[in-house]
Amino acid sequence: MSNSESLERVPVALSPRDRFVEFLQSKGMRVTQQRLSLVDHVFSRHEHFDADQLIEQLPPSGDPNHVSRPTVYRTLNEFVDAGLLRRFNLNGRAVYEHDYGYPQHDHFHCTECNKLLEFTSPELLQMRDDLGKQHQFRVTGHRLIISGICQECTQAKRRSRSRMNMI
Amino acid sequence: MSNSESLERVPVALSPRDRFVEFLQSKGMRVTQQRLSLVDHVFSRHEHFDADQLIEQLPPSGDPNHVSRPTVYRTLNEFVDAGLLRRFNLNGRAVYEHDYGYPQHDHFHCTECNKLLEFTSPELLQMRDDLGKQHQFRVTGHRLIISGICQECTQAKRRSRSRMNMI
DNA sequence: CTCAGTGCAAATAGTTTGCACTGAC
DNA sequence: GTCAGTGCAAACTATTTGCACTGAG
Repeated sequence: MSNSESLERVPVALSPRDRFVEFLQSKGMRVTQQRLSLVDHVFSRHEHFDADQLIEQLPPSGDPNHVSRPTVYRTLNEFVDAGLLRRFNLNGRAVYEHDYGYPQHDHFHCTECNKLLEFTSPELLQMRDDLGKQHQFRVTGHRLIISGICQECTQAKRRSRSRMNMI
Repeated sequence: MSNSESLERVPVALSPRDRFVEFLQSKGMRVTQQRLSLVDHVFSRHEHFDADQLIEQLPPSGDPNHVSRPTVYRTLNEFVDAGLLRRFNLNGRAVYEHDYGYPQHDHFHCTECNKLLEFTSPELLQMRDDLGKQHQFRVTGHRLIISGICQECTQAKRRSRSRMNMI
């Protein structure tokens, strides 16, 4: 699923692939087929995804670009460390989204269709920092998920309700 | 751990125990020893806790008030359904807090000591609803966790840094 | 006396790890 | 050639479930 409205990209010097290679080299880690397959895949297709969705989309066992489940998990953690992906939790499973080259943003989560919509709000950021100051808390980040029902699902419900009334 | 500043309670008609009994009866569920042990325990002691912390504090096997692990999990879900507890996720594990009789609030999460501090912000609520309107999203709730370092940990760090400099 | 609730052990889901082999450097 | 990375199977953690027994109604 690419169940998300994409925000504008932010210009960055290096492609995600190059950024990851740089990261690996700076840590003395090796640039392997699997790691390259995964950067390329993750940054060409997805917006929000979890480990299972990613594994499903990967070439099957036997293909030169196949990557095993443990390696997918290991590499997703590396992407987070490298600042390429951001991880958060949605009903108990890890969900990943692009971090590198994307502006900070928050999410609406539709509890009907499970879709995630992104939005940005500078005022929210300002409020967050003010709240930190008020409570003497040194803010380094935040996670906001607004839950509810998206426009399409609201309309779908309305349609089905009016269909009910017609009977 | 009761690692949280408590907000004022909001006046409610029934005690959590009575509210739960009412819930059980309305659903045709039985009022058992285990369920009563758990309401009483949870609403006398805790503020934020996870299943393991709760189980640790419960009387050991053999005690009349002992409750088994599966039943604790089952009952925590019932508390959430009954509107007594709210559940959220903190690094992959379910954390519970009182919902019944407590005003809606959000959290600071100290990444040093893992403490949760509560705060309320009506302006935040207003902003959330405005954002929903702007994006045509029917808002039913939200979860905001501001992460960073709490006052005590900031001070502890400062002290240890200055101790370093003295050497 | 009946059936929902319980405790136990076992299952599950998501993720991580130990280990012997493989391949990047 | 060496050692980090990989795939496999197995472990692990948090939570849920099937089943025979128990006790609330």
